[in-house]
Amino acid sequence: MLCDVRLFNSLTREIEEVVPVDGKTVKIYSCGPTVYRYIHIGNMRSFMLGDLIRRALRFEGHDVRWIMNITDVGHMTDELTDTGRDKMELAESDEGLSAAEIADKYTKAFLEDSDLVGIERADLYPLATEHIPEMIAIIDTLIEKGHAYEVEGTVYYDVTTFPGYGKLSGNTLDRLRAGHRQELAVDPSKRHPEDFALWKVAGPHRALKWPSPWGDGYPGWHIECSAMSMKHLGERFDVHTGGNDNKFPHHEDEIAQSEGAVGHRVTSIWVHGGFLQMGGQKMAKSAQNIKRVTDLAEQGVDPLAYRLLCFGTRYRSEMDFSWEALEAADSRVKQLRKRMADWAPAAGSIGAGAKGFDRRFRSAVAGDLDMPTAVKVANELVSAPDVPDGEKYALLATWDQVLGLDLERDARERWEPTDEITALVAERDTARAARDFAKGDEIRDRLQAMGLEVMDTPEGTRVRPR
RNA sequence: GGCGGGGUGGCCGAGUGGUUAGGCAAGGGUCUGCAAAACCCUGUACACCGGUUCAAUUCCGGUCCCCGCCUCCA
Repeated sequence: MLCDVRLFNSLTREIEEVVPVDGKTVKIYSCGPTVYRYIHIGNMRSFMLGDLIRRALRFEGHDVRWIMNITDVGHMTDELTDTGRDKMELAESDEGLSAAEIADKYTKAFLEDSDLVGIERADLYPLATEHIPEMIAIIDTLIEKGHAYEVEGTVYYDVTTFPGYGKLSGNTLDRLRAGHRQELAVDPSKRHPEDFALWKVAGPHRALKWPSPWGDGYPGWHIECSAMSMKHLGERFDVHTGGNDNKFPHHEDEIAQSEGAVGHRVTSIWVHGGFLQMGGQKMAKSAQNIKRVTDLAEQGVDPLAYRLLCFGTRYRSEMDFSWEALEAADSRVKQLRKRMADWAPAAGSIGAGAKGFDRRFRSAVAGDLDMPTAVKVANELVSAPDVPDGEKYALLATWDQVLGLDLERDARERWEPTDEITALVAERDTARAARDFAKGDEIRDRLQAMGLEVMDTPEGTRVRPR
């Protein structure tokens, strides 16, 4: 039973069905991290979006190839010291590590954090620094086709040669001109203020640089994604994801580059995720309100609870982070796992009631990733009186392919009491049978102090980890 | 200045022209020796001002406030 998976396309502003252009494999490109610092849970929300799209597509039977770039070139010069150093280089001197070591360190941390929040590894994580020749080739083509021009070692894209400029963000050239912020100085080398750099000449202090037909330099801000997406997914692929801030200028410029170079549409559906806010502000290093995934774990919260928390909000909406809400999600995910541990999975087929829930869940997920509804359906299933426990288990275990909350954890990791606990439990049951409640309560306190949940059942005392 | 997104009950947040979102927290109840777990019940929310309508949180107009992009940025 396949649902058509539909996604909101930022380009057309409509919800569209995902249909692989090659008829076989859905190809997804996600804008990944810049690896000169740790990524935070706001970044992570966007990366989870790519993972969720892949999970949703697979869930409905699609073959999927998902790649996420790693930006290991810092593109921006350091405007404070004007030394021409980029962020990779600044991190390098701050930490006493080489650029490659910095990139390695933060790439590794990024992948570990991804694992913690249930992101399944992408099929490929291409590195920007390993695609310089591909970038140069595209820039060459753009110059040949009249879309780009060189000025003293720097190559600019001439936006007036690309009629579709602005179609993604709404920032068309006339509007950009109307709204030009006065305080920004215009680079005198550009033919038009809206032109952007494809390749930049290396300054005297620049260490991260590569030879090119225009002299030593480094790639512009957006060309890496054009190069890596088309190299690994082809000149026509299906889905491109990123955070809302990538829309302009990054993706607008990427469209101009890629389409300008190959002469046709490259990406079918553009998907952009809303920001995570913290204290009414975008979570960002500059706002000093960042939290890492590891910070959540340090607070005793399962990082997967953050995943459930994110599912409470539609991916396109901004989301407010609060510890209170995170703890609510943490309680819930732990509760769900405990419930499942009490249910034996049903063998064989499921009944009509369960099928109805499954239909609702699938249609929510397939309908532009409506996870709030999907989670609601899961909640309703858990307390549905007319669905046998075994079927609930079977369904939740299946849905977890999309949810990725490790709902079977408690059921899988059968918890065994130690001899000490078993002895205490027996002692308590004996005391209670003799109506020695003072002693029974005392033992209960001890068990609770050991981090256990103590429940009385018709069969006597039952304990499990809290 | 240009482009775009918001203001929903204690918290996070769906959604809709008239009928319960959901979760967590809180209060009450069933059960229990007391608890816990489980189950049941409860809160009468939609920034403000007009307008349209039999009926608006949901549509229209205006006001206030918040946030994002326009510069590396998920």
